[in-house]
Amino acid sequence: MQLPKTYSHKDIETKWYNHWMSRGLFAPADRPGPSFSMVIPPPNVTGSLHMGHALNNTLQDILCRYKRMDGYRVLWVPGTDHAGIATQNVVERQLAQKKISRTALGRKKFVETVWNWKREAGDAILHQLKALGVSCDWSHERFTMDEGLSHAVREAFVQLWEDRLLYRAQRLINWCPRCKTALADIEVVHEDADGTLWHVRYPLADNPAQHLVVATTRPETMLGDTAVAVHPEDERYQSWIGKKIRLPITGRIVPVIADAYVDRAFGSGALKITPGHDFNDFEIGERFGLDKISIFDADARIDANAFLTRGETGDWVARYGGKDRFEARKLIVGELEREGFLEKAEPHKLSVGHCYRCQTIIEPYLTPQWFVDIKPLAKPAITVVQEGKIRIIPEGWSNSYFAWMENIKDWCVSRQIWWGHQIPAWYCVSCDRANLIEGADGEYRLGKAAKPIVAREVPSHCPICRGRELIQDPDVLDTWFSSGLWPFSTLGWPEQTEDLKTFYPTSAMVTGFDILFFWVARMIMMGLKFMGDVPFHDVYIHALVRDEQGQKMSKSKGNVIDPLDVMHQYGTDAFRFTLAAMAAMGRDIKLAADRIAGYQNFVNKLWNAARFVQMNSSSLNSADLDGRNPLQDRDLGFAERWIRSRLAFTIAEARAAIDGYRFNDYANTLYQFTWHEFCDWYIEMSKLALNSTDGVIAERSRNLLRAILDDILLLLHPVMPFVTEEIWQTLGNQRESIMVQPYPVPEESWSDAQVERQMTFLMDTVRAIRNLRTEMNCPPGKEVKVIFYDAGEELGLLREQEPYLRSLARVSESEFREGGERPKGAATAVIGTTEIYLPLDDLIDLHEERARLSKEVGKIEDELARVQKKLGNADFIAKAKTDVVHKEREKATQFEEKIRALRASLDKLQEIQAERN
RNA sequence: GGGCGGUUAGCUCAGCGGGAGAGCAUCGGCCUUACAAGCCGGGGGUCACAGGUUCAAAUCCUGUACCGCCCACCA
Repeated sequence: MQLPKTYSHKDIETKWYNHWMSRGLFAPADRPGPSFSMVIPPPNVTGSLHMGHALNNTLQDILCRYKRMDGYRVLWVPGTDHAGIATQNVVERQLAQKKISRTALGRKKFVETVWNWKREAGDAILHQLKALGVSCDWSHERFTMDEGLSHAVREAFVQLWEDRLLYRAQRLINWCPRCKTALADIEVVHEDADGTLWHVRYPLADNPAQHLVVATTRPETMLGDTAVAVHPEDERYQSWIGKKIRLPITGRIVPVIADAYVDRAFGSGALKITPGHDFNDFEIGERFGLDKISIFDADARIDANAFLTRGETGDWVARYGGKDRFEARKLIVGELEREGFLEKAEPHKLSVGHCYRCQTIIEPYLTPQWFVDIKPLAKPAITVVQEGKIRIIPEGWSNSYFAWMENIKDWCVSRQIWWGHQIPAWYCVSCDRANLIEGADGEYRLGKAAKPIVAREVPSHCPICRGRELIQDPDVLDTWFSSGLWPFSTLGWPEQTEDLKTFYPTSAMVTGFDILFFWVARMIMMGLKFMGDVPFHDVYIHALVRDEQGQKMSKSKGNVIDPLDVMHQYGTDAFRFTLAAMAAMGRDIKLAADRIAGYQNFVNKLWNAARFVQMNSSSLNSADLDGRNPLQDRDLGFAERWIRSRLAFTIAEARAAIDGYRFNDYANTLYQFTWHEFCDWYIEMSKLALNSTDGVIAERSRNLLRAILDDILLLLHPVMPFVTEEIWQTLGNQRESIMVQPYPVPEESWSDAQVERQMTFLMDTVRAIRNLRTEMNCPPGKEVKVIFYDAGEELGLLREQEPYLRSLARVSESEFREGGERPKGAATAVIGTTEIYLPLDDLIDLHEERARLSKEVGKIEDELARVQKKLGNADFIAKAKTDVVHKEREKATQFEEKIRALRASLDKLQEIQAERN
């Protein structure tokens, strides 16, 4: 079959993807061999493919396809994450459009709705991944909430509980008043904001004429103040310590305490203490046994109930009850000002925590939650990275990893949402009656002292009172709890499956730095804990994809580039190649459209090279060679030996680059070889041999063209799977697929340093002649005569390769002289020791050529001066490596020689000009 | 407040101790029978700045400026 004149990616991509699927080529090969495994960072079921996914999965696919071709049994496990809060929010928004609230629906119906939605729309992203060409084994697809993984989650939870690494406690946690759930510390995004620092007068209880001034950015929380703190050594306040303050508004009497935490230099040096709504104040409260008043309800509105139950009945309770925290702030500042308690207000920069899922400002909130005692898990997780059992690439990220792990705080894993793994803990209704509070939504809330019964399956009765009425903890687990188990839960854990034995630990984890702590760190801790081994050997951390200006892509900025659009417009191969080429380590990717267009041209170039090869080997199949590899031929021509040598180099480079996760080097090496060596030079040179009357020479060239192209296709396949398959198949290779062909291996005997040197010289010569022609305005069609002077062996080489000079530089006639009189009036260039003359007589513009030569001489003189300065430096001669000195000396000689030759030519031109005048 | 990364050709970026590179853009010439999505040739950079180490610095060290991330409980 003939390759069409132009490549159209549109029809081809789906065709081959289906082909690979139907042949089951993504599954691990059914034969012995080393294994290579990866688990996909599971995208959120809510998600649609964005640039981050595209980059992430392209890189993983490159690794998998490479390893698969290279003889490994490759398993790449795909799947999705239930993404608790994110998904719940999406479905809630959809319901809201239909004017249905989650609470009105009830938990059971709501969770059903999410499942239905997940089944309908949740796989969209997987289809988009398929469009990207990923070679995941879809028969291994998993979802974090499918049965097996839910089993794994329960098992992990129970084991942690049994090992006393899990506990339930009332603590100040980060609360999102919109999602109405607790969040882990890392789920809070801190952002700088312009706020106000209010200085508020706190009068002494028994002498209202005297007051302290406290500074606060959150005056509304003074409703929950239970102390005022000063520094124990602060001379200004020695007499105040131990006295009582009567708080404005509430009139609550609170003590003045002394704690070294207080910064004397800040504000007035007195700090209001709100243990119920500030993490630092909480700590101080613990130290001093202060009351912790929770002044807000779950919506972060002032909770009048909280005061009433404390017996505080002032009218302020009614006035502020039910007010939103920001409204309350305004009202309270107003009241303070009216009542003369506000000393001043000044602008103040502060950092405000936001919910990573909905951007709502976080409220520190006192609630009972489940925590993982993380330090015992973190310790071995630090060790494995220190000892190199896990390599983090690029290495710089390990610093962040260590810093985070060493200062890690207990992990709050309970979430007050409905979509997720419900915590496998139950409470006995009769034993724990005092702790069961029925909420407005019909859900129980559990008091801080409730006694959980943690079990793998629903317990039949209470182990204490044998009561049969048990209720399950309403909370669900942090999404990242189940993703932390992903590398082994997807392989069947806790069952000891074949997959688990064969593919755990996985080989590599490819991910973005944004989830290094969220996910990677947790997987390492969980893997070590439950599997007793690292979850992966390498962690490759890639950059973030940004827009052309370097801005993070976001919907609100409207600068999002949809990968599907890009794939549609430029083709998936061009897109993948772009991502790989730009994935230099440790640097963000600014994606520019014209860059993708540039690589689309590369796809086109490859296509046309293939067409050329096909046209010249129409009857040739790989099979026709009887298994003989043309690259092994002992008797090859000059150009063949050269391109084969370059191929060997390229294969070695490609392998080294991909083995070292240097995807950009991988792409660029292949680009350079394919375009600028194979197409620019070898194909052009092959035309000579193809037209040869000697049938042996022509066939040898045909075979080699084909062999090199085949290897290019194989080398490029991991990054450009579609076009390489299309060409491979159309050229009549075996029908299975290029994706299961062996990846090229370079042979030492192919490398030929001498031929490469000779070719470099020949290329320089050709370029010099082309350059002279252009400079002299010699039309491309016009053939020229060239005279070469050289005393050394280069002359022989040029004589031998003269046909190439004819075809590549349009030289009609050449003379080779070892010395003697140089031609009069010729354009001149010098390559090494070889002088090149183009006697252009009528064509030559003497003036122009003299100007050109003078400029050239000037340039070389500058270079020579620099080299001579170096050589004149005794220290350089003494201290620099000998080969460096040697090189410099050679350069000097060459420059001198070149200058001499060019000057001579210049003189001749002058003579002619003199004659003419 | 700590930590990390960046600053190289008009743009997007490689290079990270020994002659400044690529792609795109630009200029000039080519419809040369694979490719005008192409071919051939050219121009363009005191490698942010200031010190230092070294025979030698875009490359290593220190500092400065600007940009961008991450972490952190100074109200």
